[in-house]
Amino acid sequence: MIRTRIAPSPTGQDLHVGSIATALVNFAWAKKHNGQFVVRIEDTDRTRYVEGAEERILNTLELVGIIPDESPRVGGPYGPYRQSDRIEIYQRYAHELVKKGAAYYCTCSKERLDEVRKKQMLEKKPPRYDRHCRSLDLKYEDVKDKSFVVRLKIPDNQEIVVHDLIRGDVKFNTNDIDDQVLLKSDGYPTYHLAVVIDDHLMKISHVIRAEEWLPSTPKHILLYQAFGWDLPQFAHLPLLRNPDRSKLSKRKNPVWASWYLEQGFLPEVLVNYLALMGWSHPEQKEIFSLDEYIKVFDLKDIQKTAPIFDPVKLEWMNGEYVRNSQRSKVKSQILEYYKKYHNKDLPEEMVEKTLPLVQERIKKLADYWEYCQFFYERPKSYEVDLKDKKELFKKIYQRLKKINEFNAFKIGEEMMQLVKEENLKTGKFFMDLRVAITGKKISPPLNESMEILGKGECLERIKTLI
RNA sequence: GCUCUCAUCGUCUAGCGGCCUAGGACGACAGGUUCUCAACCUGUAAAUCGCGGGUUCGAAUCCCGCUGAGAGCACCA
Repeated sequence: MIRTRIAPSPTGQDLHVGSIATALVNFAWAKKHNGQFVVRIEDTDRTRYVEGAEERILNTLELVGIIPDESPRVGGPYGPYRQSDRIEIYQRYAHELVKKGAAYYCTCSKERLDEVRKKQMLEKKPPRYDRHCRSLDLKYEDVKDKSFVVRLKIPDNQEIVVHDLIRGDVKFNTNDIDDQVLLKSDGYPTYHLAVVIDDHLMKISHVIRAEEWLPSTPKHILLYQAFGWDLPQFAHLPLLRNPDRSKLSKRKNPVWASWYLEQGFLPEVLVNYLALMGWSHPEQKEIFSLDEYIKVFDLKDIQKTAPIFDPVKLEWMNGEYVRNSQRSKVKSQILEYYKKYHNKDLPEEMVEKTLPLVQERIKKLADYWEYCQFFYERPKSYEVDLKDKKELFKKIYQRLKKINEFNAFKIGEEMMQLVKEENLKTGKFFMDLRVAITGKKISPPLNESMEILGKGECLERIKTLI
């Protein structure tokens, strides 16, 4: 039985796009093999805990269609799925490890550790715990009233081989590994202890995570061995990068899913695009659904190279989705989007009327407002100065006024006639009219827009310029 | 500093020893269409496959070295 997982930490605003990419692979791999995908919240760092982050992470996953079989929200047979609810489990195992002789209590103060590290740095040695407490063989009775941590006994000069499904065998030497803290002095487990215990207890078959974890995998293997547990399969995914090739970070790029959603990127596009980071469709397709992805996905097709996250192609793809979707679907997406992210209740009929004019122009849903704002409110300012155009607008006003059937065709006919009679430059003329009506140089097709606005409104707008 | 990983157009990638004078997508540029912007169509530029050695009849593809880039080395995950 294949079981995969992602283990996000509620330490940011929302789900990181890199986490979505990882979630996607885990989800696809599990679903492809009729397995389960679980979400576990790793909230053992109380200092970085962000209120509400867990909620948002779970919501976002659901929104993009990555539905967990087990999670803190839906529960499951191996819960609880929030690490802060599992503290006793980790403590029990930590103490057990000490009893077994695989770990030890350490009472070194932060100050002493800092000092040791400083000294090693000066001697140009790698900063490593000096194993001061390792030989002391402290018993629980010795430390229970003090501040203590539990450390793993890392064996000397032993080769650890990580069998990585993507990278092949990767060898490490235990001499390069520090005696890891497993249980912190606040009683919380470190990541290393918690993942190993949870992955084992939750029967995770494939640990698929970002490449940054590869160097800590030997520590985990040592822990599995200390417990006497079977190893899961490991696969380390390429890391998403900033344009400067460093690890994708919030300092240099928007990284939160919520940011992209607020911009009006569609959840399914986020997923489609992220799927293409480090992987490509066997038929070279760019646009495909999550279901199709699951069908054709294979772990062995994942690239080793870390890709740069490029929002330009993401925009193109979003436009592609918007253009090629059913109009009614886009309409409800727009309605929903503006309500959710801009607190705007757009009148459905107006969206329905205007959408045909702009559907093929929209990339992000936020673009709709850029193009269509003038349908909802009169322009407050104009991109081009129209002050010396009063005479022209007077003529336009009169022309428009006498149109009986105020439709796009009629408007065009009248305006062209005016252009001819006055011997005007067509392009310039329509630009002025466009700005007068919409306030902008760029807008949806003018005649159609005017038809939607209606004769009265168009006349009003021009009147203000006369 | 130490350990590990990676290396094809600007970007995402195809490529698993001959089909490659390296293909696709985004982007860029030019043209067509057009009252703007898009969309659409046509076309162009863009990788001496990081460099240097091997192996082989034959290498982007296999091996080694170098270089470059990245990640990790916490009582953070």
